[in-house]
Amino acid sequence: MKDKVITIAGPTAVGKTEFAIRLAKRIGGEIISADSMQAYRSMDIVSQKPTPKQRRAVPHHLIDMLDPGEEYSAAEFAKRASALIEDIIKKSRIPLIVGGSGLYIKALIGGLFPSPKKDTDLRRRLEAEAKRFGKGRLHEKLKAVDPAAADSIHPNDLRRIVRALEVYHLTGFPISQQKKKAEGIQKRFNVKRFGLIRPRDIIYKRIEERVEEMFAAGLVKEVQRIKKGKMSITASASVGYKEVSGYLAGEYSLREAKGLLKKNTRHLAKKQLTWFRADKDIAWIDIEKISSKDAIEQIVKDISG
RNA sequence: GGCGACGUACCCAAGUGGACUAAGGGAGGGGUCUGCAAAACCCCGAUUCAUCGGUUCGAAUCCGAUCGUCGCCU
Repeated sequence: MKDKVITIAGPTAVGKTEFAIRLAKRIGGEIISADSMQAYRSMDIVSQKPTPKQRRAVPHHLIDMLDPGEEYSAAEFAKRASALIEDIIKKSRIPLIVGGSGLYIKALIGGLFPSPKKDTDLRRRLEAEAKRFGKGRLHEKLKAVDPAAADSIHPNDLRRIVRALEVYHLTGFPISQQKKKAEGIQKRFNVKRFGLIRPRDIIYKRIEERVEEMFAAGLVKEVQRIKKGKMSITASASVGYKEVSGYLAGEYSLREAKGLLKKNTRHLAKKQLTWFRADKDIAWIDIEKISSKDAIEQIVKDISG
C-alpha cells in the first residue's frame, strides 16, 4: 500500500492556509507550501504567509528558505518537496501540499523530465534573435527540429518557444519527446488531490478585504525594505511588489496602487482557477457551502477509503 | 418654464450619409501550460448606435417628436 500525500489547491484568498492547518491538526500532517512567493524571506505581507502563530500550530515547510535575490522554480520546488515528503512519511506523519502555484504542484506530482538547468546565455541569444527577426523565425526553427512542440506552442509564445529550443539544444532531443520521460511522486505515493473553492464574487470580495489588510499591515514598508536588496526575476514578479513599486516610484497614488493590486489579485485568482479546473483529479470542496469541519471529515473519509 | 450641449456594450471611447455585416482600451469571461508560472501567451464579448417616426438608393451619422443626463438662464 502506497503512502498517502494530500494536496490542497485553490485560488488566492479562498482560505487555504487556515483550512490546511485545521486539516493537518486533525490528521497529523505537516504542511509543504506550494507557493512560489512564500518561499522568500522578508516577503511576509506580499506573499500572505501564515502567521508565526499558525506556523507554530503545525510544521510548515518551504517557507522562508530563499532570499528575494535567489531564483526559485517549479523544478527546485519539486526537488525539495519530494525530499520533504520522504522525511515526513518516515516520521509517520502525512504530507500536505498546500498552495496556489499550479505548475509547482504539477511538477511535483507528474514530475519533470531530466533536463539540464536553464542556459541563460542561450536564452539571451534566442531572445535577441526574436527581437531582431521576429518571433516567427524562432517558431520556424522549432518546427524544423520538433514539429510536435511547434504545433502546440503559439507562434507568439516566445517563452515556450525558447524553452523548447533550449531543451533541444542542450539535450539533443525534442521537448515533446522528453516530456514523456517525466516521473513524479505519483509513482511512489497515493496522491489525493483536493481543491478549495467559493463562489467567484465571494472570492473577489475577500481579495478586496485582504488587500486593505495588507496595506494596513505595512505592505508599503515591506516593499520598500526588500527593494533595497537584490530581487530575482521570480520574486519581483510577485503581485503586490509591482504595484507598490509603481507607487513608490511616483507613478500613481496610493489609492490607485490599491486598486491595481486588487485587480491584479483578481486576475491571479482567475488564472489559478483556470489552471486547477483543468486537473480532473481534483475533488472540489465549496467551503462556502459546507463548514470546514464537515469538509475535513469528508477528506478524512476520502483518504482512508 | 426657456435656451444650449449631449445620449454608441458593464465602463471609457472612435466614428459626423456608402469600405460600419460599429475601431480601440479597460473591466469581465474562457483557455494553453514541464526549470521565470503571483510568469508568458491565446481566444470571446453591441445583428446594433436612448426611443419612435421621417428624408435618402443608402443613416450611428441629416430632420422631427418623445424620453433621459448635464449646463446656463428665469
